[in-house]
Amino acid sequence: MSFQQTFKALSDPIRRDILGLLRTGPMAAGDIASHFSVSGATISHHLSILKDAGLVLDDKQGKYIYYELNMSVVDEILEWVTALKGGSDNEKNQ
Amino acid sequence: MSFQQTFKALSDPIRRDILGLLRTGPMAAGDIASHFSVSGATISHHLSILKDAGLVLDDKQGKYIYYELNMSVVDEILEWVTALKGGSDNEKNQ
DNA sequence: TTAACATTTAGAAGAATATCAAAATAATGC
DNA sequence: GCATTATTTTGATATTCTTCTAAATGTTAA
Repeated sequence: MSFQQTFKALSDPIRRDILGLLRTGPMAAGDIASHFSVSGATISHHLSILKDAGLVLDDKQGKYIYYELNMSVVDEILEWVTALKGGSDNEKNQ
Repeated sequence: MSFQQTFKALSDPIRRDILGLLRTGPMAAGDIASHFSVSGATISHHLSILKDAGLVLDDKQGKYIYYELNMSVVDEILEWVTALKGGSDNEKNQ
């Protein structure tokens, strides 16, 4: 996981919307895909980017793969933005 | 200004480093550029993306153009991430 | 063991992005 | 006015990104 990957992941509106969906709890890939008008393959690709960025975790249960928010990485973003705001030392970027 | 533009702007490491530089106060474009190994034209381009995203404000004084952090937009990002974390309602994305 | 379902992977096309060098704009000082 | 300095704009190129369809993988159930 790196800030670079994390912020790149956040730069796509579909991926941010996926994170928004997951606020309420884990959801299977197909269930997530049904909320968007792009193909399932495209959502799968977005999910893998979110996973590589550490923003979501996956949990395979039989046929289904459940995705859920990874709060610890959300917290790291929060800290980065907070450091930008008031911070004393933010030279540890990237 | 839109979340889309703002997050896109944050997705580049040079742009995030520029914001980090501006934490300590306004800085002229050339002064900012001297901290990086890419051309001045490239930094100018990054600055215009940050400006379009609302993340920085510019202030022309004679020969120089000073750039500074726009805290109100930084605050909006902070709110978006916070909403993702604990939030009750985050459906107002994009 | 087949059929159906859930999801990912592969390969390709088109759009968007980062970068550069060179030219353009604008301000200063001689 | 002219040369110098600060910055942006233009036009080009190479890379990365988003998306698609089609094919592959893995799971369940009949």
